[in-house]
Amino acid sequence: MAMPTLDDVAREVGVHPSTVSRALNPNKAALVNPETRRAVEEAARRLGYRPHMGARGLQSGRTATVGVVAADLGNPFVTPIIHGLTAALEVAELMPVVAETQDEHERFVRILDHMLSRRVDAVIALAARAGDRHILEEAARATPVVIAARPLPGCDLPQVVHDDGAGARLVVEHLHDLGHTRVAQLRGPLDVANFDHRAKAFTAECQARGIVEVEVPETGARPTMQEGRRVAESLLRQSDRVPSAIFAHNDLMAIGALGALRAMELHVPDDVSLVGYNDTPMTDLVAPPLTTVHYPSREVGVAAGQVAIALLQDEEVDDVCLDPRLVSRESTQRAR
Amino acid sequence: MAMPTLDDVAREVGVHPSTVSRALNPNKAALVNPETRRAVEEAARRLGYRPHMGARGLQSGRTATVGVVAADLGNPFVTPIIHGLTAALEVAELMPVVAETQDEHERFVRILDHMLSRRVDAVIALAARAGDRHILEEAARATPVVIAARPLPGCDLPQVVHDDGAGARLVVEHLHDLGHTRVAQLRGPLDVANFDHRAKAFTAECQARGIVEVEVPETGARPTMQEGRRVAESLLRQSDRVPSAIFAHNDLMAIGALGALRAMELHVPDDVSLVGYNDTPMTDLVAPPLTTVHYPSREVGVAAGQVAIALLQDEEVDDVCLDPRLVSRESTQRAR
DNA sequence: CTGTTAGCGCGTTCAA
DNA sequence: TTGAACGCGCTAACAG
Repeated sequence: MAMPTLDDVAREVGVHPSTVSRALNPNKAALVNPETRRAVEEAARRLGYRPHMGARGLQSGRTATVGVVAADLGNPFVTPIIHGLTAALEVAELMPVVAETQDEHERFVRILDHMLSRRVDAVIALAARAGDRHILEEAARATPVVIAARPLPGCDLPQVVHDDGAGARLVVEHLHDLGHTRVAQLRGPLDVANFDHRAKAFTAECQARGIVEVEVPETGARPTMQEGRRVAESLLRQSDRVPSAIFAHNDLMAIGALGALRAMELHVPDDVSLVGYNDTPMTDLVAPPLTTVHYPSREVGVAAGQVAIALLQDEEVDDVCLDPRLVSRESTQRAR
Repeated sequence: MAMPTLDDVAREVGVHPSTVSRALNPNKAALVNPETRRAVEEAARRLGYRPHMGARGLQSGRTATVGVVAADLGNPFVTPIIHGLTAALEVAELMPVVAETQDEHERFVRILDHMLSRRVDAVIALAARAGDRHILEEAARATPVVIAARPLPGCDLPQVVHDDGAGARLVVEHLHDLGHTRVAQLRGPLDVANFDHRAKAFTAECQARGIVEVEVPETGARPTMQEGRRVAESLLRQSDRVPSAIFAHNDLMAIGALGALRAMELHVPDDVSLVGYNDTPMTDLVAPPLTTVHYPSREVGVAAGQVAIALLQDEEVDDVCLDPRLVSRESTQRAR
């Protein structure tokens, strides 16, 4: 069970441990006699030697590890981000270590703490809420931090995000084109900047186009199906005249709203049009297939990974902001 | 950017590093003067000291880390497993480190290698295929290995699995009850034991009940939507008389098959009944909601985590095998 | 109660 | 081309 060490290999071959170290290090291998080198490699293989990255990190100050803080892995929207991240980090031989906050601040703190204890070479935060800003900035004094997917306004850390305002405006434009004049939005938690931006841009664009926005008192505590359903129910309960179109702040909430509408025997899109956000995988499969705003998840992941790498190499980095795109499917139709 | 060390804290307080070490270690804190202890704690907080887990691990031989090898995080079926795992490991203050094989053997090898280099305290393999057995057994000589979710027949490592044969029999029973007499199965890759077991049990149970099984020549190379669609198309192309019910080896493949059927203008369940497997989150939302076999993902994750912990404490462990349960929804109906 | 010493596995000096 | 010595940050063992 005990792993062999450099010393074990050295003893086996009859050379000094440093020689083994050199022979096994691609950069320094040239400095060693080809013959001893082969002998070392052979012995290492035979003994099943593997470098001890912890020990190496102690020496080098690097762990070849990047901490990734996600909010909820159960949200299929994050998987492509992580895929992109992994692919980007792979080229620098960095390994992502993923943890979930479940959108609880206290867990966020614990996770960040843990990652700093682990001495990750960088942190990529996909789960930032307004209240997390302080600890993120604090962490940034110890290790490079990249804010991605969820913007953190007024924060100087490098950010890789997406234009949520533009996305919300695309939605209003789409509904306007379809002739809707009375709409509502199901808001996600507003301390997540994406939702705040979507909410404000949606309202502003409605006003600009002369569309009536029905106020929804409730806001989703988390961007989940359950909350989407709850907020939709509160809308349907309070307003005597149901809007002809509803914009949910993400696809999960839209699907929850679908349930609420169905329970009220309201048909989508005949009675009310419904729009989501993110273009989450599988949202084209629900009934009806959801009109949504495409969020470039994989690209955000790749860019965030690249920014992290650049930071590690002390390069200057610019913030990245990617564009949305409306995906029109069957959950929206012309207003009657 | 440089993190403070024990020595920094010691210098600050004017004591020896070991004293700081003791003061900060909950187990040994009692051995230290309450006054100095408070002074140490204060200085540590002020300096932003965090223990260096790498260094600690070098000393203790433990990293407080468990490697988790998944096949595909994009498959929503695995998320609950990882949640369960995380919850179970949390009580022992272990952190999962997740990596994806994408069902490629070469990646599996690389990942395992990397994890051993990291000296994870244990490995939990959720992605095992028949061809991975050798390297898993080899890894097990270096660190505890738990096989979970995907069984590895004829392998002595501890396993946490589920009775796939029973699941397949539930499907046949369900179809039989509905009066189906001509059925087919869309098989996943047979070097994943789950699919092999499902395939064999399905065939055997059909024979036992006098149901005709239409042979499908193709097998899914991976258990994905794309492959489900491809295999379904091969079935629909070759057989002049379409079976009245189809069993897809998992929900993703079932959804792919749905696309193929739709393209042929075959309606589910009116023209053909369709059954999936896993009860993947969101499969109740597709149109029509999918009849499927519930796979206890979270429970498998929890059990696998507990087995890993037991192994770390040198306890004896028994294999775990959990039961399936049929979830009847709208994609199946009585045969006409 | 606290200081000293040694060593975990490795890479990086500096010599030979 | 190789060896010897040191230190990365920490904890365990032993003194005092």
